[in-house]
Amino acid sequence: MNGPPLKRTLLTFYKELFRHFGPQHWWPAESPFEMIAGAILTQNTSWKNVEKGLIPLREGNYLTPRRVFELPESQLAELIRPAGFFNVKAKRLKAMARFIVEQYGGSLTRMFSTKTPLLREQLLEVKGIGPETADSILLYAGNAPVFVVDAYTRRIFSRHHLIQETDTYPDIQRIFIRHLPHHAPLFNEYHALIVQTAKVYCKTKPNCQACPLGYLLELEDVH
DNA sequence: CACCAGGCAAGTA
DNA sequence: TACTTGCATGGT
Repeated sequence: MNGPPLKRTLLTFYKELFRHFGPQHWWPAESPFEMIAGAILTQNTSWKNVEKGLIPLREGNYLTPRRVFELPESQLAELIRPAGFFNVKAKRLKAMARFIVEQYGGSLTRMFSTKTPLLREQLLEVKGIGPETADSILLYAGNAPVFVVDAYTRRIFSRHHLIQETDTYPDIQRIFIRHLPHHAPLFNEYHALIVQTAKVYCKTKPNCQACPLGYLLELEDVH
């Protein structure tokens, strides 16, 4: 009935995925603020389209909190158009830039010197920053040991019966944080590997045969 | 043609 | 509290 302890299982999953895929080099951004912009643009959007929205921002040298804060919303929306949801995302980018400028004088160094739990609460107050975006920013731009939960994490780990379908975001996050070493590079790589795994093996039709975790799924299903 | 993508906020009951 | 819906482009 009970498999090996969760602590070991979660590390086994990580090792298998890393062995199969290798390092993912997340987050692909040239600066912390570009990473933050990407985190907003990628909400329910493929990374391919996010890149297309980031290019005009990069080429126009708009990727600082102050520049985005000062950019008219309609103009910002046009620049990021290929990323989809461009009107809401323009609002969200502006809200985030405004937060950084007004609360931290436009300095991400100062922002990330704030204690992680407090900064997380502050980020969640910003319209357009939800749990996943906040945690992505903390982990990938702030290098804080925070585990990012997404739809793929749910899909994969519930399939393996390691979490419940009804588990909420904080439930799932607690499970990972409680059972893994609090090490930012590990959390960084783990989340990236989960996304990569889902992209390749869990699309419309799951391919558990070819998945590096496929054999683990069979073991779990034996109960 | 349908369906999905590295979510979130606002509205409804 | 627990669902639902709008947001929008681009790839498969």
